[in-house]
Amino acid sequence: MEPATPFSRLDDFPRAIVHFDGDAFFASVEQALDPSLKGRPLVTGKERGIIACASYEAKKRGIKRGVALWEAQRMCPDLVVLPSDYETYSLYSKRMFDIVRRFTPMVEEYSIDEGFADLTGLRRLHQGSYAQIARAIQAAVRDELDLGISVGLSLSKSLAKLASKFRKPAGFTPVAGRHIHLFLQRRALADVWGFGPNTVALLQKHGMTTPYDFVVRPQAWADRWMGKIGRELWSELRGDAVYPVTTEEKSSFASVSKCKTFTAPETNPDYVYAKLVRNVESAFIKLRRHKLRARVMAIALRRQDFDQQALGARLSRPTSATHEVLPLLRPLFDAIAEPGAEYRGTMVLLERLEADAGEQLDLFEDRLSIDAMQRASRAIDAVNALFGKHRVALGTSLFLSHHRRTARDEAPRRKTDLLPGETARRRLHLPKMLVRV
DNA sequence: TCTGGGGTCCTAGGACCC
DNA sequence: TCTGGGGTCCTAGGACCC
Repeated sequence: MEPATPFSRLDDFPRAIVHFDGDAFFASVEQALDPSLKGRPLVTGKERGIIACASYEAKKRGIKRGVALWEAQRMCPDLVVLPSDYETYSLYSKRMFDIVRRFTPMVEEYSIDEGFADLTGLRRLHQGSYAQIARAIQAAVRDELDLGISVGLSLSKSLAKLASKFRKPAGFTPVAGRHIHLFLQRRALADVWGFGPNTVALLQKHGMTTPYDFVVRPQAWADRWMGKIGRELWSELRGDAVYPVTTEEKSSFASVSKCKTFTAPETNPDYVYAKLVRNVESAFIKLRRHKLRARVMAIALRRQDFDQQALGARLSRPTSATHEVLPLLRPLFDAIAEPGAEYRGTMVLLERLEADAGEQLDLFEDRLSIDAMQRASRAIDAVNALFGKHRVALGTSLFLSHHRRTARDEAPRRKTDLLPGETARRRLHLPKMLVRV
């Protein structure tokens, strides 16, 4: 018979799951690389003008992720501002995971700066309690990389993640089986991994204020109101692990997207279109970098009022060559662009990705021109890698460098490429039409 | 707080096929 | 022509996460 509450466990850690989370990871790597930056308010994200990561010194001054750079500098005039250097952060990330893997092979790389480890059954090997092993991992990362991580130790991934958030930075929070109920009573609903704003609102409407309130309901309640996720989190939060620590790395992308917000809202369709072309180029560069090709491309225009029109197309053949989808772009754009509307950004989504291995060509397709296009794409990537992104760009987007917000080049509408009745939709997945490229 | 650029997974309903 | 039943795939949207 199932216990009425999860709080009658004989063993404190029937499973020992650790969640570790780099403290202000990007900023901390910068400070580890240049010790003169230690103790100073520092942010990364210079390249975008938005804070990507703020050091704890900067956080104390009220600077958070997502804040505009100018605003942060106003709040903190002595702020150190650096561009985000993802390659270096990835290197540190790899070192961090390698250190954890010295303690257990069961390590999951959840993101660049956080992960899970399963320590179950390793007490004898390491001659210590689970808490001691977890602390040893934390100390090793600190000593070898000069990086702080916060660590949670508990019976499931959800509990471990909730625990690592409890004390930061450089915190360590073990939550044993017999303490789960106390811990859950002190956490907010929104702290739970998987409880977003909508779920929190739902739970509050039913009178709950803490994860404890959720966990003492019958599981059938969670199932009825929240479906699969509800069922799973209900178990996880009671200490019954349902999410395994998975060691295999995520193989590939399911989709690749690029969005770009304009510096100022724009009404000139030629400007918007040029931005879109540039966006498409970026998306395909990324696609080629990962040796993938796409079967579906969708574009979206974001309006000033946050409304968004999108339209997608299925390509007649999966491709990684920007040139191949270009003839599609104008009709897609014309189908959703509204004259006079104020736009604040464009978006491109590439879906149905597959490995870009050998070409499987249609008998009737022009092999030579396809090869030429692909060689051209690769050559452009190489030049851009040497001299900077978009140094070599498609003619259409050159509009950006020359006639900013001037010309009115009315391209003929090619509605014929769209299926009858095709209309713009709100979201991005819309491969309703079939277009030959 | 209305911020920004990437992503993933789940689900209900429809299309289509025996 | 009507009448079912059942399975699978796809789509569009919702919700969340870092």
